[in-house]
Amino acid sequence: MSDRQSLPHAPANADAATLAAALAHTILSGRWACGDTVPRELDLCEHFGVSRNRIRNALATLSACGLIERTAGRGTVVCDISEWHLLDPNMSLWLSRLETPHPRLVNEVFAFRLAAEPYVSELAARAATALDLAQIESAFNGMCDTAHDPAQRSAHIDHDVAFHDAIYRASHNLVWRQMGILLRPSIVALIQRSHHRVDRLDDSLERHRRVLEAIRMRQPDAAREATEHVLARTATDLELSGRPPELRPGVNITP
Amino acid sequence: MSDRQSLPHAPANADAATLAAALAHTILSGRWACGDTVPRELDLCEHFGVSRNRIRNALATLSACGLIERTAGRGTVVCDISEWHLLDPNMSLWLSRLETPHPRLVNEVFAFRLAAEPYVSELAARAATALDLAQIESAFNGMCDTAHDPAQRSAHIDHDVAFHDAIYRASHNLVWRQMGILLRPSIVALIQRSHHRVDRLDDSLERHRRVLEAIRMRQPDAAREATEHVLARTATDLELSGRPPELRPGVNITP
DNA sequence: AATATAATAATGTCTGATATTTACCTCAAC
DNA sequence: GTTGAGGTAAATATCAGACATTATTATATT
Repeated sequence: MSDRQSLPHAPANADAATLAAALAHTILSGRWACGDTVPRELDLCEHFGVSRNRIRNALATLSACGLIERTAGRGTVVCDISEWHLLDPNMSLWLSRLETPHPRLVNEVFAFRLAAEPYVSELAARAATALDLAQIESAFNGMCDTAHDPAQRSAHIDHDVAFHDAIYRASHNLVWRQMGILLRPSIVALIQRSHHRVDRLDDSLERHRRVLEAIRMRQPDAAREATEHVLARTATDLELSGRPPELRPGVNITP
Repeated sequence: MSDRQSLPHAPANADAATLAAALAHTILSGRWACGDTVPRELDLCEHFGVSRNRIRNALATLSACGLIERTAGRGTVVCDISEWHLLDPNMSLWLSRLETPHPRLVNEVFAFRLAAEPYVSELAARAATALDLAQIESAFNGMCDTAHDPAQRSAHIDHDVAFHDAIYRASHNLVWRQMGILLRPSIVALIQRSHHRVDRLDDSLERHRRVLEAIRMRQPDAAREATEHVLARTATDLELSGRPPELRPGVNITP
């Protein structure tokens, strides 16, 4: 049972999106665990000082993400992490705002990227249009411009996300491009954990540049390999425990 | 502009889920195209004979799936297919109910499966627990029992979906298991298009059996190969146009 | 002609009452 | 003691109507 003490904060007269983010935060951070009962609507109304309507909208958003399950008469209970819809854009936003992201989530999202992203780059090298390329390049330039200024870290993250997302889009496959949604939480977690050493940053930028170049030159194999190198750098920065899963047996990534 | 004639049907006093399905159907089937304006709430209320509340709930569901965009003052417009959240469970259900599914969607979902599913089986062969295995086997037995009875086609589809979904789950990766959501529309489209010849069915079942066996025996490579063979059979049944994308360059699938 | 202003039309929100579902408790019957 | 029927309470779901907000469009005004 989630106790009244643990109710999240929100600015007065917050809109439904803000309320949803606040409530989602308490679940994603683990303060409300699977099976816990969420306070009833009227209590939430009173706590946040908003109408029941807004609370219901916020809870409907959480319900659509698989974070909670609501049934008339019983109440609202928190769902297990395996029920969460990780690919909902709302989830992406909320996850990327956590100060201490779910370690299991970070690891498993990264395991996915490690397996999938080289292949996505391969697709992008085959299918990217000039416009796709322009967007990848623009994001890359943004990364370079903001790399060495700690005050622009947030902008740097945005460009980093945009870079990888543009590659997912350039695959021109409706399914793979959806997976770009996962990038933001993964990249934010990376930046938070990494050491911001200048030599590492420059090395990372150079690896990104090679991906861009390979896609531009329509070289799928080179794009795959370059992406593997980007992710290898990311893996060491994340200090991932355990062995990374191999997409192809027998291929070793040398960081 | 979507014209009043083209409004979908729904049983009297339909609940919000039914209304959402009916409205989604008209979009997914292409009768309302990108950029069209959806009738305003009050007209929908009158047409379906329900309260504004239900209409708003139904539209909120569609909005959460990226099918429509609503803005106060302007109205509700249909979004482009690239905006749709294909991995929302609602979308999976709605898509699988279309009599003539979006051809682009079928092709691209299948392209994804062709690239990803062998790798997922590999993961499953490494990570599957006894319980996972039991669920895969149970689904397989269900497929066998219902294979040769046209009256049980619906049950057969359910078992087919359950078989592949159980493998995605057995990967024990939170991201890959989400992709199991895509299976139902893909498999329904397959069954609709295939020719239901007894020899093909038996062959398909045998290929499924080999996947199950490889996962049981913890043989990742065999599981990958067996899954490639299942998908190759599926590809010929789907009569896919164009070359299937290769996950690994240089590996050819021989149906 | 350009800009400010008002009217209009749509979605968004609030409020309070009511309906429906579920869980739990009580009490009788076997 | 267990089972079943019934009743009560508590929570979410729904309804109806008024009002607020936003975006567009028409209309004055300079």
